Amino acid sequence: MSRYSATEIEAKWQEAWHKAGIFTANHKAGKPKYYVLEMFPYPSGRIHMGHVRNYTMGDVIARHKLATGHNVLHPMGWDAFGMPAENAAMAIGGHPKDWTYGNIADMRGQMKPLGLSIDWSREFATCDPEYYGQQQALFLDMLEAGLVYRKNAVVNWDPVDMTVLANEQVENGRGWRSGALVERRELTQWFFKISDYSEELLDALDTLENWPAKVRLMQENWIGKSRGLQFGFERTDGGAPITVYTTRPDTLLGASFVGISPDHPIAKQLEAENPEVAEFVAECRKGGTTEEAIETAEKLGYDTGIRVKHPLDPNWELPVWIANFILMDYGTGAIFACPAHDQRDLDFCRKYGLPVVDTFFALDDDTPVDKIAFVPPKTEKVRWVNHFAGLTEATGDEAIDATVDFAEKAGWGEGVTKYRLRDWGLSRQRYWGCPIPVVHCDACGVVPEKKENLPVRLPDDVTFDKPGNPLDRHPTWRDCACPNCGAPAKRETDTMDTFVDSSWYFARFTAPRAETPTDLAEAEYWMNVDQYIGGIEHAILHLLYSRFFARAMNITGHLPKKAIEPFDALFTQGMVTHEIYYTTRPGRMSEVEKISEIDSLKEPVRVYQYPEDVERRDDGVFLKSTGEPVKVIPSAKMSKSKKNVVDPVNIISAFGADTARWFVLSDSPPERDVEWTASGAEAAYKHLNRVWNLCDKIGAMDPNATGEGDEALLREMHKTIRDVTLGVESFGFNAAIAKLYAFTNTLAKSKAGAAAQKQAIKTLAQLMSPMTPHLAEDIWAHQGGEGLVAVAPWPVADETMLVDDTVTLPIQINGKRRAEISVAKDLAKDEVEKIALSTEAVQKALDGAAPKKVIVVPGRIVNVVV
RNA sequence: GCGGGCGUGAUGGAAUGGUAGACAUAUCGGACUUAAAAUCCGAAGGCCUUAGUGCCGUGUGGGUUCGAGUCCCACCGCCCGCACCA
Repeated sequence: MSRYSATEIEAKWQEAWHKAGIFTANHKAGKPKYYVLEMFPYPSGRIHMGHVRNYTMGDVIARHKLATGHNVLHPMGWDAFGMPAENAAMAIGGHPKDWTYGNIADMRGQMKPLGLSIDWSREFATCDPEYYGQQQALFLDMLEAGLVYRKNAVVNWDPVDMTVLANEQVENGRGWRSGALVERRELTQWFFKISDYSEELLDALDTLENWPAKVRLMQENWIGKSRGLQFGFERTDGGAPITVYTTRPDTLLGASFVGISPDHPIAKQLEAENPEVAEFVAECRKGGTTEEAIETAEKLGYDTGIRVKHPLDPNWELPVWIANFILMDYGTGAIFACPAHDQRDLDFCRKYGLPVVDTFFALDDDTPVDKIAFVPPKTEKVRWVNHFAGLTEATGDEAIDATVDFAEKAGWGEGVTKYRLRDWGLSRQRYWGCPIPVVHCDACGVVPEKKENLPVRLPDDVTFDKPGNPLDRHPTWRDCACPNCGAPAKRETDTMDTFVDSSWYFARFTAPRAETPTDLAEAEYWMNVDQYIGGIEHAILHLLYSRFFARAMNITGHLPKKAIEPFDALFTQGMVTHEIYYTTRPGRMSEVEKISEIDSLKEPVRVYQYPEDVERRDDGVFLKSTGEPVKVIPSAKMSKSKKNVVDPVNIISAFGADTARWFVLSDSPPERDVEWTASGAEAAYKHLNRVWNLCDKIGAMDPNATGEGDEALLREMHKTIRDVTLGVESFGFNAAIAKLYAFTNTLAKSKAGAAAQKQAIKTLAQLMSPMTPHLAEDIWAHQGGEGLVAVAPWPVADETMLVDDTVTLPIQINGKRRAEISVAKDLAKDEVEKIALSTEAVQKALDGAAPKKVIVVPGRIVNVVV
């Protein structure tokens, strides 16, 4: 009897696939195309279990499609620009380019042993000049089409390092290296006009039937369509009216003050004139740019002294405050505050002693608002207090409609639709990204680079010894001739957001070596992506940006019209998690402790431990090296800092790729997180061994041997074909694997003849081949299968073998299961009812009376109501 | 603050509104073995001085239904995203 040696067979079959060239995508006549894509990885240097899970899922789909007669496109590339490469250059020296390409080589080497059915001939990295040069061409076309423009926008500014920080580099409002309090600062930046497509991007969500509903909902909320009233507050000092936008105009009588953003033109004017305002506004600009930071910051206000007239009552004056929680980016940057029905406004008014006026009450409760604003759903009916449009009882939605109507008729306001979606700022003040191909000329202004000069390449001779953008301090790279007048000019030193790189890579895969961004004929054939797979963390930005880019590429002639929604089906998979282990040691003294010198105040510090360094014993978990007790916290996303990582490379060398693949698919539904456990991985390995041994055993049978239960085995086989096929086609991988376990158990116990068992094991190999392709090939070959199992036609379930002649029906009495009967599968309803009523349990329950009701669901259940 | 999600045995989870706990892990028992490992076979939601196809059971409380893990409402707990992380 031979032994299952994953290392041996995996290398052997990978070589066989490579030689046969079966994963190279090309147009073969008469076959439908299928494009399956997993979100491409960032080349961090090591693949992790999340990658293994992501790519294995895509591989299952790709291999199944190959076996069902499709031309499959299944490419792989690298999302290779980004901050970590620059951080590495700063931390350990070296060049981002070397770091990145070194990582790509390492990761490719780690990925190939997984045996993925990838067409590696299409591989590219976004940092290849051949890729980013085409991206620059695309940018220029978009610039020409009016899809790109420049405006001011705020960034996180580190006042000590004098550099722009990413949100990730801001920790608790401070710069991660300098520790300085971060400020918001305005810079002139490039923007894509994605907001022009708000309505379309929103409407088209309805066509994405094969996207998860939650992703569509998240995008819908992100685009944030709202209907409201826009109107002006007239100033008592005769200044220009302050225009506000509100989604709750119906609460206008509850107005307490008018608030403007610290970045509002009026605030800026006052800032220039008045040092006190300047000081206040500077205070407001402290902290990061994230919406979360702004929304959760303590509310700050400054009374400008400006007064405005209430539109409904010229004698009613409202103060104008500058408030830090008002965003200049949304609406008009000015609001009216209605504290009774908005918690933020209420907190602000309570803090600054401004009035709180209720404009409506619940139908059965007229308690005035105190600390909690009354914000019922807009669909709930409420009782209005002296509503100006004459409402008494109405829902919020009705009141808003009535108010907009009223204001439009009276001529002081108009109904306006707005979107939360902002234009996409693409400028980054960093080196390791795609250079924005424009030139700044003193005479001509901002001039696009000529296409024949593309790519604008990144210079190699740069240093990372100080903060800031190395392109800015490069002595010669910036110098160039103006493409327009030829005079000496300066290159733009900003590079593009890495989201740009990932917004069109799926289109590039259709013709990765084309001399233009895409080859329209290839794009016409391969687009759209039939199945896209990736993490839920990309539910909003990446997917929204890609949808916008597909439209932009259609407008600029790089994609066909049919590709404006580039992803026909989307699947968002969960993470791979692991328990976290740590030991403790005494921590450093806290400030209190230094004064009081009380030992008990020492905070223990967690020392995280790798899973391979701990062992489980009956009495707990311990460190292998020292025997120290180890604390365990529940499973969380694998992260280097918590050391709860399992390196796929170790798993593959210990058990083989098929085990890793089988396990990541087996235990949890794909959209949910899966916990990596050592015992689970071992169980997967044991199972594959079992299948291997079974193959051996069946192979050794006398081919003419007869036995018992051939038909039962084959019936189970056809049911398994049906269930596994359904599972594979509907992302029910865990359920499919459970069926494969069950069928393996059946086969192992079967006493059927050699022919039936052989047929069963061959089918088992085929059904397993998308998940454990190497083992499947070996079994296939061992059982005399023709050619490669990878391209053998997928088995089809025989309908006549799927239905049993008799079925077991549970009998419920008042919805509780009390008995069961065995009847012929097509027995008439009234016959079933008769048998059910005659059972002892039913007779006992009825006690001579007639049943109130009998429900017979053929083939499923009988329920008797007594 | 705003937005999205999740909650079923000791554990991961299964279940087109129709027998809750498939399949697997851990556990326990047995076979094989000098022994162990490996392998194979089997038990197993909880409760009960009545061991019965008895009662209770899918975070909590209500509702719809002949029938609810599944649908609706409210609450509790946990997780994720928030535009310069990729």
